Amino acid sequence: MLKRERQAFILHRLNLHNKVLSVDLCKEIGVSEDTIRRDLQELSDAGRLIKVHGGALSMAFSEVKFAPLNVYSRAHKAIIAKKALRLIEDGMFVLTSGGTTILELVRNLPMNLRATIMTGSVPVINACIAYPKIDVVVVGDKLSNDSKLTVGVDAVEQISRVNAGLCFLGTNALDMEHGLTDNDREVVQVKKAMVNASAKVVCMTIAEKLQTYQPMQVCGLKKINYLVTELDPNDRILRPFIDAGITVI
Amino acid sequence: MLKRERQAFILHRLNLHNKVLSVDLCKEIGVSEDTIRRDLQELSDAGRLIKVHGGALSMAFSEVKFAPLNVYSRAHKAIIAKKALRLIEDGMFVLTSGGTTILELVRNLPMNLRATIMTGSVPVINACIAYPKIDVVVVGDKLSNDSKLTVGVDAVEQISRVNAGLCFLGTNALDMEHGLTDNDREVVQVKKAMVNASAKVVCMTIAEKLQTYQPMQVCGLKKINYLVTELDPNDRILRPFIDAGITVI
DNA sequence: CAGGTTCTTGCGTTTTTTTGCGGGAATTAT
DNA sequence: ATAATTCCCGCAAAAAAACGCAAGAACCTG
Repeated sequence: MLKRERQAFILHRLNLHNKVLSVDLCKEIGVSEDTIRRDLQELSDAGRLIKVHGGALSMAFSEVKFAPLNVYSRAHKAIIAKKALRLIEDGMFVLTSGGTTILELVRNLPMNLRATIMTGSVPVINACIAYPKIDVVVVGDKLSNDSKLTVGVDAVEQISRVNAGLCFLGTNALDMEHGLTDNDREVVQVKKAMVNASAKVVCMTIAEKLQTYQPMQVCGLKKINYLVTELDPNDRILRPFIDAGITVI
Repeated sequence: MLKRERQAFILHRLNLHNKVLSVDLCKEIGVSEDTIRRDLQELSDAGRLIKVHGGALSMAFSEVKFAPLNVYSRAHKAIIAKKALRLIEDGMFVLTSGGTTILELVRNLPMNLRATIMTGSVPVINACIAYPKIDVVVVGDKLSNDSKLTVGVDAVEQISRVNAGLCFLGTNALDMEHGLTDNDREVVQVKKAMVNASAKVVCMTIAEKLQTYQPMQVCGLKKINYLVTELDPNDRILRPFIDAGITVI
């Protein structure tokens, strides 16, 4: 097998699997590891792949999954935020959990919106301060270091005393069987309280979290009124949720 | 699984759920905990995540950027803060109001101090988040736009339920006749509650505000245990307060 | 075609990287 | 306070990479 052929083969392999191991290649092609290594080196120099210890990764892999920690999901979240905004009416009392998706929502609020936002999320509170016509109600209790969210019985009690029109929940995982699930016990308690205190519940999530689940349940699918993702509402991934009676935006 | 792959997987997981446990990861990927820990360390060094005991947190979450606002007589307040620090003992439960002097105090806390800080001031909460060993308890209620402090009956009620060892009050005005006074009705209610809920009360103020007064009284001089100013404790301006039984620092 | 040059490849050796493990320190939970 | 985790450090083994070298193939050139 010619050198050129070999390298073409490697690239082809990479396109298929996004990853190759030098060991596999040298067995498969029947040349020494050094040769493979030299090939990978050359291809890497030419910018056709990313050489790593043990093999190589495709360019696409590195670009998508490594570089844009911010851009990647951030753009999606901005789309979600803009869609969700339509649900907020003037003068509404809104409950929100924490999370980056919710934060994006708050950052996209129209400046002239009048509303009361009740939340225990410190980043959300910070973001709300910028809006002159938004009344902020802080949920007080112990601040969870992990989630920057107040949690505890006091928080639950305060939430249970209100009647909110809308509740925006940042979503950790959502699937048909387990409903809305999360991994932090205390956060789950707070979210549960929020669901119970609200007339309508809105789940906001990037599509990637759909059909995944976490150890603890916040609520079943029945309690969820709206689902907002970055996808087109007609996307087939969303079909099961529509069938379950959720309004998908 | 290649190292790079693993790290990409971790970051991806972090993007989705904002938090990962090393224990979960090592089970899921099938490598030792040390390896995961080393991965987390590397990613942390590269600034891609925040490493914490037991796992890691997503970056996007902690982007709490506070502007270095121009504080009036900041230098003086820093002096006051450093003096006041001496009053905080390890493991203490501390109540604080808001204000730039208090904020300066919090920013000067030693990194290894273990304490619980209860406050309704949003800037103080933001500052506290930086300290890993500080437990933050948020006082919840309506957020006053002016003072970035939670106020209201709920706030007062929550405060009245605790027994703090120390209470730091930012001072608006202090004089012999009227005691500690302020100009915001709702803030006064909260401060009153704090005074009543604490074993010792510390007033922190720049000397400029001494011997001035405001319309509403928080408490009389008798309730104040410590007075911290930027002046030397022997300064004659402070004499009347010492004579009134206050410990001047 | 002879001779020289360049390219390619594999081999042995040395270096680097990666990984798991043990034990003690530090931290957290009970 | 005590127990259980988690972390950190150094070590060692295994795997992979880098390096130099040399044999052979291909290629050019007069």
